[in-house]
Amino acid sequence: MLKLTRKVEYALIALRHMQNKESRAVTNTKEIAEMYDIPLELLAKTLQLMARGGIVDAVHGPNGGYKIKAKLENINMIEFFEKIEGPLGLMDCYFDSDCTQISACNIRSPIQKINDNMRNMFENMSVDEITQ
Amino acid sequence: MLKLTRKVEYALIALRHMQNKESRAVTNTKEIAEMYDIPLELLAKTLQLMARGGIVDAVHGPNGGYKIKAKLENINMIEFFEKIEGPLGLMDCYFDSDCTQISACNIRSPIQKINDNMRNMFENMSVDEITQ
DNA sequence: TTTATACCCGACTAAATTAGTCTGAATTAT
DNA sequence: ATAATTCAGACTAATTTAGTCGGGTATAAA
Repeated sequence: MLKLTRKVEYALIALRHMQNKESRAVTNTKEIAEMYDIPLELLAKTLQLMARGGIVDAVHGPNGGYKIKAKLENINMIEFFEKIEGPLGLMDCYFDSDCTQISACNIRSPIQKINDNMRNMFENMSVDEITQ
Repeated sequence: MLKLTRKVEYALIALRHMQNKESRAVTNTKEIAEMYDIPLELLAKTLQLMARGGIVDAVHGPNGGYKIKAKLENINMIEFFEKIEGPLGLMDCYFDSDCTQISACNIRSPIQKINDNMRNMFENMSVDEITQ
């Protein structure tokens, strides 16, 4: 419960690793996978997702790899999570689905409140804040 | 990812329901299960966990049920989650386990930062704030 | 222009977690 | 006594996450 996925962890590790290099430098998947002992294929997927999401640039061919493209201080954690895991239903709201049944139920259910608080927190947190 | 479990949802629904009654009133599991269309057995378990955790009082026998015992404004969400789901490893920290490998790795890893921020947020949020 | 290196992509399997069920108790008002 | 209710834990089913595999595409360099 309330866990990040490995893909998100791996993505953060990869970014952090790349941040410690010159901006021109290119890092390939294997390098990161071996250094941090992450399954290569899974890390590869994760990096592909970041490339699609415009967070990193992919360089094809021999001596290729990835480098950071986006300004990480301008990407908030919700955006980041969603680029990697797809739309976040932070939780299923039990009330929303059949609200008519329950006259005592406020529109803004307990679960929605938690949801909002979490979203809010992560929206005000940049990727850079975490990885640097 | 970053989801609450159903047990937690059910617990919040149950508390909310009980809050709208006189403090003397007792609510049985069936009443809540039927009203919100929650699987009886699972809700039962959840209420038992809250009873063990001192959040509600159980009244045995016919006409028995539960009533709120604790001051909900004094219970923070971390305590609440842990009473229901057990100790929360909000996420597995990849770095912590074999930190020696990575010389570039700070002690406080990216994942730990998120962890701390989440814990902090939930520690400053009372159950009452959510359910009322 | 061939070759080797590296990214790309989707389908598949395996593992872990969560949700829900079942069975049989213990407690107590009537 | 009996029926209503909580208590407890083992069990199965469903869902989600993690990880694997096979076959592609792009491109630097020999």
